[in-house]
Amino acid sequence: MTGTTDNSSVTGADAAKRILAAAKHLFAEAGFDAVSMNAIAERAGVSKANVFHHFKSKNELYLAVLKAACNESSPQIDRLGSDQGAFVEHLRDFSQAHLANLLRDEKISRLIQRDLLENGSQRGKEFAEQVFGQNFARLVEILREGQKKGELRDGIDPAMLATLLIGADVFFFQGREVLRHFPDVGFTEAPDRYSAMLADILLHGILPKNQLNG
Amino acid sequence: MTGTTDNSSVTGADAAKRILAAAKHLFAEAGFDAVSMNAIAERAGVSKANVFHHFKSKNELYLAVLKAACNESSPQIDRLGSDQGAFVEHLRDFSQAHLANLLRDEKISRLIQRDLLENGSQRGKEFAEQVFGQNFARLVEILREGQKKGELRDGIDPAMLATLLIGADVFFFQGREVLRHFPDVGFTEAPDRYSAMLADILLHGILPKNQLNG
DNA sequence: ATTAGCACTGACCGACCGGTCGGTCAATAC
DNA sequence: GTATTGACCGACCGGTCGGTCAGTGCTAAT
Repeated sequence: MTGTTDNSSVTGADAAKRILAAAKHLFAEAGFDAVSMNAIAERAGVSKANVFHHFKSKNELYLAVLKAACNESSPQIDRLGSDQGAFVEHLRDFSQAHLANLLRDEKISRLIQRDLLENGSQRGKEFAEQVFGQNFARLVEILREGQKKGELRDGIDPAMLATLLIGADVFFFQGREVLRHFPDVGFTEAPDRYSAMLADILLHGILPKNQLNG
Repeated sequence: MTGTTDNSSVTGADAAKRILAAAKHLFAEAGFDAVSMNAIAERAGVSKANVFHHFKSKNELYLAVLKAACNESSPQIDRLGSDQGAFVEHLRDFSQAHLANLLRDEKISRLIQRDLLENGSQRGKEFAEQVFGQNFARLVEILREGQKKGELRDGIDPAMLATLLIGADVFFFQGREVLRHFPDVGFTEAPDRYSAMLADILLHGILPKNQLNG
């Protein structure tokens, strides 16, 4: 009875969290336009007016979702540049970890990618630049350092390689549903194998051994 | 005065075309939800009711737009498997042509990609599978033939390579706006250079010469 | 001249949108 | 006690949505 100070059992800040969670789920599933504040309120178990009490507008709620979603990921890029040597394996590990990340937080990944695709409205753009760019810049930096140490060919543009690494994963993620239906594609259910094949191609190229002098 | 049979100067089938064009423009620019039938009708210069006269529903109009958009592209993939030999250059050319395609029909590319990302509704999914898959399967087939002729390493999965080829371009397209703002990235304005670097990496790998025995 | 058929329109519908309003209620401050 | 506060709600706002419908004008066959 005495500990009423931190009492937030059913009400209070709990509602805001539930609203945020509901919004995150719905936005990720259907996008900004297709989700109504009514639906969010209903899913959160609160009134629509209460949603507006906690968040000034639908836009602000969306940004809050985006921010919260990104903060709970992306703490594992740094592993790529951890210890010396074994740069090759680090690359493979990074690709695997990155792809696993995309797949684990599937909804959020889709949410962010959807936002990236929308260039018309700045709804969350500068934010996407900020967060995505932060990770991207870190990756480029690590690659450049690896190149200085001679673990990467000199002709390679680190930014290009970073783009390729991330792009391959993102496209795998995006096209997975469609790719799954092609008999030619045998890796949609095995992202690790995909990452391994990607690393193999990046490391050794696609040419046969007897054509290596390009 | 006599040729009244093919008279479609202002009315008739002309309206349907104008509606389709208006819808294509607006959908590509803002997506399905953000475009109203009112806006489409207004841009097409007809009444909203007339839009429903030519297209049963917003969904049907959207599908028609998607179908028309895809039919006017993608006739140049076949060039990749045209003549014998020079497989390497064919690959580079394909990558360039494909990326140029994405950029030229920027709006439509975004439209299709947006649809790909939406997995919840089947709005245009089976269609995306059909068209996109058609091109993809063709690319895989060409790669497989190249592999049989010994122009591609045996360990390479053709479907994987196809995914990587397309994915690299798609991600370049998607992330271009964001990538442009990073000083590290110097190829956002030069897609040809991007394609060339991509081909270089694919052909020769990223390792220095003295580490080629992997 | 009448009829049939078609492209086309303005007026209209119910549903839902994002957002606001007045007001209730429980907890805290004094 | 009373005043204040902030979470919370039902009802409601103006506006827009996708879609419908009765009717108009035009063409062409009868």
